[in-house]
Amino acid sequence: MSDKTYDPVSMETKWCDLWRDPDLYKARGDGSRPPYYVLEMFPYPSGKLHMGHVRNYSIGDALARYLWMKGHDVLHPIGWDAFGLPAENAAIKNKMHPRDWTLSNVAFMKQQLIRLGFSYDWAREVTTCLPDYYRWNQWFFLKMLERGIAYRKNAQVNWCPDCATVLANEQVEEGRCWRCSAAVEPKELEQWFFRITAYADELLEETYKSLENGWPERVLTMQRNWIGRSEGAEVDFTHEATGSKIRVFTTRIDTIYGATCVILAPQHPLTASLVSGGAAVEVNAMIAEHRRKDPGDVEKKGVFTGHYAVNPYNQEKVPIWVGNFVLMGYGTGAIMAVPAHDERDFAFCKQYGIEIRPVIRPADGALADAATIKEAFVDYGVCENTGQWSGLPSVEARRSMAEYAENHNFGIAAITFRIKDWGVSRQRYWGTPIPVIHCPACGVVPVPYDQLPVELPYEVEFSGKGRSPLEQVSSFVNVSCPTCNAPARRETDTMDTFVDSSWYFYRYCDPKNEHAPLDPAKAAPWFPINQYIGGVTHAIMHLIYSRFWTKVMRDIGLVSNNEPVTNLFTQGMVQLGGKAMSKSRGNVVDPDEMIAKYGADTCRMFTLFAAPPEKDMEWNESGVQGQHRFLSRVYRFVCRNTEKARHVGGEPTEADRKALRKLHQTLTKVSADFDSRWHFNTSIAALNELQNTLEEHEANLSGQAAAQILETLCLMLHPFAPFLSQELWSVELGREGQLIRQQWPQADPELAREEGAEIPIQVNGKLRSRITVPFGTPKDQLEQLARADEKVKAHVDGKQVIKVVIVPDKLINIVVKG
RNA sequence: GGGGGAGUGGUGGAAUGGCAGACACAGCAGACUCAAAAUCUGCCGGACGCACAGUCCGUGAGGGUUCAAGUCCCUCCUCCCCCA
Repeated sequence: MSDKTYDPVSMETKWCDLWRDPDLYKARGDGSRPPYYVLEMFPYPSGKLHMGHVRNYSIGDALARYLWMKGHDVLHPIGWDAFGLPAENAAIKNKMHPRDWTLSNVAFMKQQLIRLGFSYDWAREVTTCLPDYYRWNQWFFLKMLERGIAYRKNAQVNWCPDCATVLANEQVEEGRCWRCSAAVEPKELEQWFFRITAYADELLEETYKSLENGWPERVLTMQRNWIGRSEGAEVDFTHEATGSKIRVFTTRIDTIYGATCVILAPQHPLTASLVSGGAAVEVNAMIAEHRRKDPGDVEKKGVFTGHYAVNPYNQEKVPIWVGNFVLMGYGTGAIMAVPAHDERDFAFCKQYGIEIRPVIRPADGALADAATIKEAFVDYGVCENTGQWSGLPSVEARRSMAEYAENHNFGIAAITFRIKDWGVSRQRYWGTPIPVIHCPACGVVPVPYDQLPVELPYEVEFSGKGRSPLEQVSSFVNVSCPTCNAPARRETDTMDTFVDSSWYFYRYCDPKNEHAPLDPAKAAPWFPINQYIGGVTHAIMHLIYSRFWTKVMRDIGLVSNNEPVTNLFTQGMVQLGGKAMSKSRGNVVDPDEMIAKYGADTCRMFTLFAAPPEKDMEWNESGVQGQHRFLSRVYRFVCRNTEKARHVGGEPTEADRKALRKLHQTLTKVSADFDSRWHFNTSIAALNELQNTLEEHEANLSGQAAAQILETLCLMLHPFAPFLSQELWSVELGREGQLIRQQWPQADPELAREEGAEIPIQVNGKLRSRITVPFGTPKDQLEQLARADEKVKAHVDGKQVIKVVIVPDKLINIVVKG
């Protein structure tokens, strides 16, 4: 008997030191074993890890360790998403340089990750704020410039007055900044864009093809909505007075005979020439309102211009209006209103007393009456009063009418996308400098490749507000033009940090390469990534940009895969007070305290046990005790039984059979959880059950059963509690080597099998008794046994048996009447 | 408004048409202890009941399908996420 107590902190710190061995978690990529790339979203180095990180990385690490043990060559890297606003905000607040702040956070968090025992191949660590990483952002930028993917345009952007920076559309949440929640204002600036729209079709297509099975359906749906492809037609109405064309975009050209007005965006080029007097004042107010508010928030308003347009299909005159809900950035900036068949148009025309004219009837109904119509009929149906298309199903009319427009040169079949090009310019210091020079004579001149990286200067003033700090650094700004040598200005905008995270997982394959972002041969074995694990919060932005970047890299010839990630797992958020943990919200729970008190193993086990991984989880520490108790019981159990396990031989006992049965059942369950849905909470519950059973039979175990149990227990526990399992393996069992290098045990179905089936007997669906029978007992025998059972008789006697349902080895249900 | 989730004991959760509440937390009672911690044992959805005798009720609400529904279908309520 041993009276050792479980002391996680000392054993864990010991193994942390031993696990610094750079070979231990080294991915080889040499074809010696089947490769498997397990990737978790790299953290932003905000200061300390929080429980969301612990959860994400505990899931990934359990999987990585399991895959190692299943014989894979596992690539399991980590790095730092190290550029971004918080560093600059910290610089202003704490008078600390963003670089120093970031790198000290990285150092601290790295030590936390090591302390948690995650199996990362640290030789591949990537830190995006270092020049040896971001020079390749610049290299990609130049490649995209050459290919016409990167371009410049004057554009209205979302300006956050508090962060003093431009936000991407995706970074605006309900008109407010995603980080600081300040109201966003529009602003005109010359910006750099990536032409992600050039890949819109392919990005959409793949969501129905290669991603269909490996990505969560809801992420695919979100991406499809974001891309927002709609198939429609553009048709020219004619301004009656001048004959100039007004092109409208519509997805329902089959309803055009029901168009009763044309509505222009306030910013439409024709608008200004059509309005005067009071109408002009109203239009200007609309434009001003667009600047101030999110278009979704404004109350719908319209104003009649006094002009008319001619419908190209029936030559009918319809009034031209201006509407504040018509967006210049979508379609053509002008729409035709068909109130009878579009809800928004219906509301608008009702409001202003514009005619409503039904032209589509339901397939099994009559055409609505214009005088009494209560709501728009928006489905497809049958055309009525639509010239040559009358009587045609509107789905067919839609195609035919678009063709007619093309043949008669007043329109085209058109596809529009909701997704816009990716604005990457940021008026910020702490990001990748955009590698171009503005020369008064030559214009925009790319920095030559051999002059990369354009390094961020270290000596910078942080005033806190206003323009980019880089503009104040004359040694950075004032350069000579690479083409003509005349004095020129360096671009002072930096890149969106989503650039960094769009390809970091490629750099892991070849992190030290000084000649290219990566060597294609080194990336090839690992892509596409077998499994990516991260928060659903990145379902749109990060994952679409990464997919886009992959396609660009493929077109440049760096990789051959079309998509970066085969399987995506989105783990639920860890929340506190109903909100995601984040430093800016100040609701972060730091794992250090828990690790100091209970150890990293308990911390990992608990985060996995508390909820299934894909579910959101409200942080609540009560329950940690349970997993600590469990590990402590495992420790003491193994210590107590190692001596016995050394004396193999002796007769197998009844206790052996029961303990081994539970052992192999548990192994079956845990393996199945890894291979299918990752419900590690139930795997850990099964391990708890196993421990309960083992202690129950402990006294009567034979030496050889004990030996098998102790060994299998260590192996099975390893993905969840690497430290304890390794300690027991090496110190108590005296075994050689690292558990991660051992083979995952194989469950024996014979040993796992129950002796007999315990069959519940129901009467009218209510449980009345149970019997235990050998497996495979035939139906008629089961029925006999059931009817003979005393408890069953009490509910059946004197009644008429209508039916007996028997599912062999499973259940008996006797249906009675009376 | 549209799309997608979710709703089960005091709590986290389990159960993918077949015994609702596995496993754990908290709680209660007991053992050990001078005492506490740790550990161990027992109880732990509700009602009736002397009861680990039995019966009835019970998975947001109501209906349906089925021998059998937390699970499938319809209607409704509440909450969360995404998009307008």
